[in-house]
Amino acid sequence: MRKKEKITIHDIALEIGVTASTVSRALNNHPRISETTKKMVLDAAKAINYKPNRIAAALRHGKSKLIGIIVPTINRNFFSSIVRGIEEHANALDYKVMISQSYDDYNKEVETIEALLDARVDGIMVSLGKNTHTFEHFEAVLQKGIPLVFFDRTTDELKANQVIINDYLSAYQATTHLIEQGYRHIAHFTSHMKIRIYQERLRGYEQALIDNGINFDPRLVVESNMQLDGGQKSTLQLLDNNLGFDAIFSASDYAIVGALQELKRINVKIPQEVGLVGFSNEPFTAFTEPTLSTVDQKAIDMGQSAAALFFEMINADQRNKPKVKKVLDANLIIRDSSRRL
Amino acid sequence: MRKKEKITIHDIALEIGVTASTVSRALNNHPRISETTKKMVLDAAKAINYKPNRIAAALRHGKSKLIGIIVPTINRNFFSSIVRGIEEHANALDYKVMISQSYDDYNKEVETIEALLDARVDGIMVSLGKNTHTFEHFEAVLQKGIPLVFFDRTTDELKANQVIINDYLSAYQATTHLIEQGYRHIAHFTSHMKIRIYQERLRGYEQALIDNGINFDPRLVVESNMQLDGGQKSTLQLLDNNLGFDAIFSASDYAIVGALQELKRINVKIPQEVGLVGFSNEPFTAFTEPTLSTVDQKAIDMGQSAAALFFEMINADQRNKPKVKKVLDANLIIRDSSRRL
DNA sequence: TATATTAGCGCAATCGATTGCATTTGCTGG
DNA sequence: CCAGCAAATGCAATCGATTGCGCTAATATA
Repeated sequence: MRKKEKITIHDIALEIGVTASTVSRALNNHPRISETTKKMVLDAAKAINYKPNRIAAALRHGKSKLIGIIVPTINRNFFSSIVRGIEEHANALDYKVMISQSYDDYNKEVETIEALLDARVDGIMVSLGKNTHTFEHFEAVLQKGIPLVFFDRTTDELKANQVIINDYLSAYQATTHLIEQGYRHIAHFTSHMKIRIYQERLRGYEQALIDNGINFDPRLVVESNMQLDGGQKSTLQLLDNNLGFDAIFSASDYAIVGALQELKRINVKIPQEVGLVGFSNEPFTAFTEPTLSTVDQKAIDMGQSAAALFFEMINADQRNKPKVKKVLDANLIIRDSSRRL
Repeated sequence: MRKKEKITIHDIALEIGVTASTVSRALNNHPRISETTKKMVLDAAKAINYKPNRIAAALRHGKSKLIGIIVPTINRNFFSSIVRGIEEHANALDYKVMISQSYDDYNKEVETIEALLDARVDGIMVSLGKNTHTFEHFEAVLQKGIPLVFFDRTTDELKANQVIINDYLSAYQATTHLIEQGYRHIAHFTSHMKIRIYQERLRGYEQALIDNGINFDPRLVVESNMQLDGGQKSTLQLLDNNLGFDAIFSASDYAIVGALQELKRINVKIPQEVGLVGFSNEPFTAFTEPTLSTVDQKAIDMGQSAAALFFEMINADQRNKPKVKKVLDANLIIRDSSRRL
């Protein structure tokens, strides 16, 4: 079976005795082409196994049908699930997705934006890196009128669309849950206060305390990198400071596992003596002993929403449209680490 | 600040009074262009903020600088780590990566291959879906001479390059480890025997038994979907059959967690009464109680190797080259679930 | 000094699809 | 029977970068 070299619309044209223009229009279902001709073209295309060259089309009309995604790391269930959501939606509409990782590195994030722009993506969806506190690199995107959607790790400092969960409310609910379970000295693990999600979760935590007549003690709020080791350190710090906490609401699942490990090491009973609630519903939270309560962020939904938002924007001129912020509700999952009644 | 519309090499040409040909050659560091001219071009390019249009270039010389990746799901640490490895290597060489998921669905895998071909990727890297047992969809790729690399879930039925870990050896070592710890009735959790990795792991398991003078009992080999529930069912099955097993070597971490949960439910002591070893070093294996021994597949390395292999191929005509199979060594990680001495 | 090289650059076609404008054909109405 | 219009298709430029071939001028060789 010989390999047929590059089959183009010209081959189809030749085949049925019309020009490439007609073939192109027929393939794109142009109204000015007769049904008869369309059918001939379609048949011939199939017959000689024609595959449109999207690169040529992209060059011509400036649409690559590519979407760029930037996440801190794909190697986390939350992000990979979002990507999954985006991809599902995008593929259905004949768009392909290009994924890049910033590794929470500001410079890498800047480079990646440039790379995506170079690749002429039709839009960009981003979850900001932890160390991103300035946003000029996105100005170029906005200025070119390229659809830009932020999800989860977003910022209000840019006029861009966002998809987030209700971090405030989720934190409020998680904290309230701990209070309902009888915990009174609830610590909070958080991270950089420059990041919106951590601000919001802290705010929710604080408000829940206040609304339940519990004193907010800033010494119970511990900042770390939100990784496993960060959670361990934060826990040790709490213990060292001897503040007599009886629960932890962590803005990250990784950190709460660190806490769990440290507490078990010194034989603290979970949830009897200390209650724990994390955030993100990473798969491992269901496998720990005891299983960890956490907040499910419905990552796939978030990805789909972000994609939906993107496609709402794709055909409009972005430069003067009001920006939308889509807020999804998250879901508190109560497991053994915080259930003591 | 007015937005300058599309800046092309023609603008540079105009700027310094040469033609686009010269600019193009200068930018590509062509030897026949004088150093002086090159410098002028580079300077002018920077001055007017020129960005090459890779789509136009792609159209011209048929290279998109895109690599397509297909994994069953990105939403698994093992795969997302591989992708990370690939991306690191590819980005360094100015390639972008397009990720698609097959969801272990054969039809989706076929469609995805077509989509990547349509997108004119320069190469494809694949980890096969669980339900893929025929491979015609890859013939088209091979025939076009597009570099194709399989990783982890591979097949020998195609003349294509592969990157795998030494599944046989890893399984052998894992089983040997259990034997050294004094376990004698070791069960094995596996999956579809059509899949190479499971064949190999079973083979390693069996050989380790034989080499240690232990009888191989086929009733101790249980097949499942390798998910959490599969592991639970397999465990119950073993218990029901009353075979008196004292250890399980599972070809999947998810399944071994299932086993762990079932065994704990009936108060079996791990590792005193039953030893457990999984496969993949998913993050949660470090968080269970007890922590789970497992085999680390060095996913990032695998991704980098796959990318390296890809770039070795990229410039050569693929059709008549011998295919290589790169075998990486994995790493048995011994944790509490199998350490009883 | 005349011819052969070579460096340096321009011309124009090309990649494949798209599209504004022009042209052809067929039909309608007066 | 003919102007007039619409339907269907063709022509040719275009998107931006690349590249084979050719041209010019400068340098080398005889």
